Amino acid sequence: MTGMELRHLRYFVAVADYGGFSRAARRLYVSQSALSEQIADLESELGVQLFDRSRLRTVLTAPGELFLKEARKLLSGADAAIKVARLSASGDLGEIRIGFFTGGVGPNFPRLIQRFRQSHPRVHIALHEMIPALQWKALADGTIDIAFTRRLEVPYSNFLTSEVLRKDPLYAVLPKNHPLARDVVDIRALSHERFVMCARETSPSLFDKMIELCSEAGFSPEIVNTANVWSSIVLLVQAGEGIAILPANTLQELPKTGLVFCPLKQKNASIDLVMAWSPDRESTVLRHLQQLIREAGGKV
Amino acid sequence: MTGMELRHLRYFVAVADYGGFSRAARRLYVSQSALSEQIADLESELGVQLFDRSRLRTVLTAPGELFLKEARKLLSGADAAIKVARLSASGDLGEIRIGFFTGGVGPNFPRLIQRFRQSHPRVHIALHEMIPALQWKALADGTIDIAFTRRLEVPYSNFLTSEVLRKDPLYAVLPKNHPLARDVVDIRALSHERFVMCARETSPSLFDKMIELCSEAGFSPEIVNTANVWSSIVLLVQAGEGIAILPANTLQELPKTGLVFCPLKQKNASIDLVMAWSPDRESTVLRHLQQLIREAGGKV
DNA sequence: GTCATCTTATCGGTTTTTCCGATCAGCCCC
DNA sequence: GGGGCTGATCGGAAAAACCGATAAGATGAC
Repeated sequence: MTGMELRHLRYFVAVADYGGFSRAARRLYVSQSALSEQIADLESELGVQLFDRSRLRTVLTAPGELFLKEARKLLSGADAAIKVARLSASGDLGEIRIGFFTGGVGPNFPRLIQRFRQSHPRVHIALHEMIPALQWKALADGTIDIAFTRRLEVPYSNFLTSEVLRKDPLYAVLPKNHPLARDVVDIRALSHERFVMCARETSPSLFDKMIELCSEAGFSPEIVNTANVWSSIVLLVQAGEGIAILPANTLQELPKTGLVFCPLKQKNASIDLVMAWSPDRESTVLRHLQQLIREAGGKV
Repeated sequence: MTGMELRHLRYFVAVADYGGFSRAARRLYVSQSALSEQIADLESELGVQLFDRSRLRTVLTAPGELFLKEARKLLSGADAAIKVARLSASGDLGEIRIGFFTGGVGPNFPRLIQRFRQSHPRVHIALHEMIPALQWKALADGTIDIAFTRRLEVPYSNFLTSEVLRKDPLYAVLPKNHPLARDVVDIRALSHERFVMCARETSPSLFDKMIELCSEAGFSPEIVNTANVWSSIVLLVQAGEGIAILPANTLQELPKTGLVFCPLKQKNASIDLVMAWSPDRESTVLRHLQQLIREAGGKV
């Protein structure tokens, strides 16, 4: 009496379907005695007689009839479970939760997601918009599976994996009549400017990169104001508060009346867009998505 | 590779729930090695890695996570299946299809059915109204499980079981001014009467019993008319077509203006109401219903 | 880096279970 | 009443599940 097993159910269904132990045994390629014993085991386990063997053709009892339906359900359920596991392992079934942030991913991102959705119709895709710091936290505690984010900072860089997709060059945002409003600007020329910054909580990578660049150029920037959205920063520049440094990819969507956007001369004047994930929680679905992103040249 | 078994699922769920092979093994009272082997078997059967064992705490892979849900469903389904079989065996779950016929069962029948329904709420009761000959056929081919019917005739009496519930005495239905309209009538006094009969197809038992009684009394009845419903027969008697012989239990509901109902003197002047079933297809539910009927004194 | 301590995997050997083949008893039809 | 079915039962063989010991790997304290 070691508990009911699927083998019991397989045998039981066969006996019911083929209308007898001998017939079923032939179909199953087992001996009639083995079948007989297994069914007897099952019946004693249940404490229920499943077959009426008194007549020539073995026939189900009333409880047997009901149990047959349940047994069929279980067996097909078992097949389904196996299928689920295999589909999931092959990356054709499951879920992927993606973190992104505005200003990070561009218009190509939805197109890539759409392509992934089409090639993996049985994978549920959950998109979560969150700022980079929250993305890292979400990756760490498993709330999301992959993030399109800024370069990882400690401690997250210790246990998360990341891959640079794109380098967004930084541009100086200057009033049109500004004396430095030329093609390329050397950041060292901006040492006495007044700066409108993005709040550090909103975009620490940009803020820190900016500080770093100035530091390398030998000065500490005078910050006269901060804002939380790109358009507000631009508005402040238009109003003459000061100048700003913004990543190139955000500029297209911004108003540019009265402004000039100038690339910075410094080679490292750029911030990275990376995709990051937890190496402990890799899955085939995740790898498929990564592969798609890589094949698209990382252009998200 | 002998196929997935419920044991594999039980072990798998335990390992997932207790977060490790060793912990699960302690809870299951099996050795860690046994558990390890079984899970390895399962994984190779599926062709899917279910756990990530690289870290201290064993953790599910993405396919493992999905498979866990399926495994839980299957295990609780297995429990449910066992429950279904046991409930059915104890007569607390299932279906019973009952055949009856008007004129056979009386006003107490619905009350008894109602009582059975209350004591067996999970048993589906299907009531089928059909004339006795059809009841027997339905019993024979398993369309119904029990019938409240007339005494079985060959060939059905050979393989169906029956039990007499009630004897309905036969009454002579006479016009009020009939010379024999007294308390008790001897059938021999009716030898020269004209008879209104129930059509044999409608009620062969009554018809045959009537013929039998007359035959025993030494005459063959003159049948002047037949009808298919009791009220029509009575109407014909009221109209002076002849006299009739009807079972007592039908008389209450019939119009009796201008008529007298007289019991017959003959001891065997009665027809039986029986319950019949197929002994090959007995079930606990069936036996419970029979028991209820018997405890009610067969008064249906 | 090393040790202590946890983890799971692997290996013989034992126990348990399943399976087989033969045989027996019951039912049905001829 | 035999011949041909049925399923049940038996002893022995094959397969499996299981165990205990041990190895290999990861983690965390020092």
